[in-house]
Order: sequence, then structure tokens, then C-alpha cells
Amino acid sequence: MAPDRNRRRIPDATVSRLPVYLRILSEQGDEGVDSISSERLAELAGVNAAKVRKDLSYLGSYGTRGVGYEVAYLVYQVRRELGLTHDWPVVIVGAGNLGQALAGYNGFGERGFPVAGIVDVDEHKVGTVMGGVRVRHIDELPQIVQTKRVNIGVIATPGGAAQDAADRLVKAGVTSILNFAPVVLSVPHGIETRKVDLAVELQILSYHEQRRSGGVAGAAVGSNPRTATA
Amino acid sequence: MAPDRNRRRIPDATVSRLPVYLRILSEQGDEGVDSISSERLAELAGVNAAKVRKDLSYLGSYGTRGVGYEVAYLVYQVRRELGLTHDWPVVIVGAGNLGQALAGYNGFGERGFPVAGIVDVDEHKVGTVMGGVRVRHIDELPQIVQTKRVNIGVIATPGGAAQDAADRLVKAGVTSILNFAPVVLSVPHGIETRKVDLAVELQILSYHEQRRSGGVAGAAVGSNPRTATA
DNA sequence: TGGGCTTTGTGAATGTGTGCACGAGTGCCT
DNA sequence: AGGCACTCGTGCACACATTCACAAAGCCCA
Repeated sequence: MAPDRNRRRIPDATVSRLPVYLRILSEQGDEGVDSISSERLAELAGVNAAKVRKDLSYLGSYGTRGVGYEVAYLVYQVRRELGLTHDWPVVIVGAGNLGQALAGYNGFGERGFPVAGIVDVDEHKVGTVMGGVRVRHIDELPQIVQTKRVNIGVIATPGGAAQDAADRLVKAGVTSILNFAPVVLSVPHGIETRKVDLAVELQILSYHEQRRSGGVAGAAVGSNPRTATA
Repeated sequence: MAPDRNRRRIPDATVSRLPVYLRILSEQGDEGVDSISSERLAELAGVNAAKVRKDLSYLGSYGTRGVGYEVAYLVYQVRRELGLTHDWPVVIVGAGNLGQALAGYNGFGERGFPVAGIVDVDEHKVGTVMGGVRVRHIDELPQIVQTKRVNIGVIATPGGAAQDAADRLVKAGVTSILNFAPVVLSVPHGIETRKVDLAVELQILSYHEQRRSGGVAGAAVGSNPRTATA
């Protein structure tokens, strides 16, 4: 069974849901639940049951018809697929507000992403301690990445410094980047990046709010001479 | 032309890209650029030019063939569509690490989302000042939402408190929620929610890292192939 | 043992998003 | 004025994602 399941590519949409299933399954496991149906898991994850089954089917046939999925076993399989069988130390670039918060957020370490280091360009911040980690100078980045075997970098700098941070991370040997700066990074092929932009999220909510409250009824859109452009 | 553009539903994928275009367009405007082609905008946004044109076409025909888009005018149109013609005050629930960072993040106010208030259950935190905003008790939530006309709430609590925070926000009259807690919220129909889960993002990166480093090669994962990546 | 109940796994249908390719305008130059 | 170079707007085909619906497979009990 599970013959060449390894090389199987899992759809992006599924990959982004697996962590959610994993958290729920872990919680259920902690509460003593041994077995769970796709129906129940779907309910807890806020999705459709068929989607859960299809998602899980990409990992292999780990369910039992008529019964459901064995929680502990499924947790193991999802963790394995996500590469969570060992820790992935991360390095944070930028010791400002956000960098501090991230360093102090225990959820990282608990979920297998210990903070291997936090760096900043600002000499004044170097040496201070955040979330149990001492801030070091950004020039030490390569050394941290090498000695701590870091593959994942987190950019928590202002927008203007983000591209430089990315360049330094890549040069130091990092191959995945989580970017909190509101900038589109340009990185070499093969480097994985993900972006989290708080302002974008709020603007999407704004769109829905605006739509809710009477639509775009704005300023007489029917005719559209470029009158008052400002 | 543009007859009932108002009621036109814009695809989700497009809505999530509009803020990115908007930021780039604003920057270009500040740099004195008057006109921009879909090609150039696409390059700056890291997407395909056809996609840019299709996205913008949902707003209306605001380009000029052979020339491009007038930056100032397009900025105005995108802002209007996103409902950014006026500010949307937000209230933050949870004055921990993340809440602090969010309150202190100027990007919010600058982009039209001033922090109308930040609340917490912990009496010890009440009264302290974060990012220029005084922390108030969570029981004051309804009053803040009412007096400041807040439509958007941000949940920055630990997972265990998130659902309660959501319930309180909804009861207070908030209709959109940005959730940073690693929990699936259950809210009444009609309430818009978006979730940002840092751990999920890292786990997605982990998946790609794991895949990069020799696939799911089964048990022997201990070895971490970081040889000479430089 | 066999029948009934439950739940998985997945083909097929539907819906959503992407990218190409090209017609249709627009401005510029001769 | 006419032709040319450029860029938008969009129809179409393809790819990806979601959902339905049902046969296959397992458990339990008489």
C-alpha cells in the first residue's frame, strides 16, 4: 500500500488546509478522541466533508470505511507529509514591533519552529533580549543560518528594508521566506516565499463592508468624465 | 457604458490582488509617474499582464489603449471599489504580544484603518498605553464600537479566548473580523471573517522544504541536507 | 453467515481562476 | 490624411478546485 505515494504532488489548496486539520486532530487526540469521521472533522474545520476526504486521500487511504479515521495515525501521517517530523528553526529579520511579537509568540516553538535567532540592522537593538532570544546584528545572519541549520527566514522589517533582507537571507542559504513586509519580493528561482500582509487583509474586509453598506453608490458613476480626480 | 457596474461582483481572487495594485500605484504616483501600462504594473506586482488587465476591467474601462492607465485616476477608482474613500476604524481584542505589535504598527492608520481602541480581559493591562492607544477593559467593547462607529474587529487573543472575543465583537455590532488566533471561528451568517495563521504559513513552507529535501523518503528524516548551499 | 448500517474513496459534473491571442482603439509621425 | 506602433479589453481554452453522488468496504448483530 502507498506505493509511490511519495512523489505524488498535493494540490496547493489542500496543502494550505492540512495544517488546520492537523491542529484539530491534535486537539481531539489530546481530548481522548480515538477515531473521527470526515463529517466531524469537516465541521470542526469549517469545510465540506467531501473536501476533507479528498484532501486526506492525497496522503493515502488512511481511513476505515464505516468507521472513520484513527486520530493518532492520521496526525502522524499529516505531520509526515508536512515535514513536521522534525523541527524547522527559523531566523527573524527585523526586531521592531512585529519582530518582537513574533519572537515572543510561543506558538512558533510549540509547533516546531523554534526561533534560532533574530537580527536587526540597528546597533541599538543588538544585545537586547526578546522572547528569550538575544538580538544580533544582521551581519551575523550567515553564521546563524549555518550553525543552526536554518532553512526558513521570516522578514519583519519595514517595507523599504525587505528586499535587502530577502537578498541577505538567500545569500546566507535560506530557501524559504515568510514575508510580513508589504512588498513584492524578487528572489531567485527555487526559493519559496509566502506573504502575509495585514493591510491587504483589512482592505479585503473593507471591500466587503463597503459592498454591504449600500454598494459603490459613490459619486454618480453612470457618466464617467474624468472630472474630480482627486 | 458602465451601466450597472455598481452591482457587479468582483471575483475573490481579484479582490485580493487589488490592494497590491493599489499600493504599487500609490508608490508610482508618489514617484511622479503619471501613466502606467499593464505590463509594468504586472512586473511590479509579480503577476501576469493579462491578469492585471482582466482584474482592472472588473472596475470598468479605465485604461487608454495604446497608452496605459492614468495612475492618479486608477488609484482613485481602486480606492473607491475597495471602500477606502473613508477610514475604517478598527478595534483590537487582546493586548498581548501581537495586540501590542498591531497597535504600534503605523501602517494601519496610514492605510485608513486607525485603531479606535484596544481591549483585554486582564485588569493589569487595562490603562497601559500601546502605540498611543490606552488599553481598556473588554467590557467596554460595545461602547467603543458604538461611539467610534467601528465595523471591523481584530482578534489577537490566544486561541482559547478567540471564540469568546468573536462573540463579543459580533454582539457589539462588528460585522467583519480579522482573526489571528489559530482557531476556526463560528459566527452568524453575514459576518465576514478572515484568518491569518502564522503557524499555518510556516507549515506550508515546511511542506515545500521537506519536499525539496528528498521527498517523503519515509523514516530517516533526521538528516538535514544542508551541505554547501551557498 | 448474511443483511443492514455506516463512512470512506473517487469518478463525474460544476464552478472558479489563469493565460493566450487577437480585435479594437488611441496617439504619433510623416 | 494615412499608416504604424502600441496597449487595452476580452473571448476562448485550459487548468485547478469544489461539490455531488454512489459504489466499495468495513463493522455489528441476529
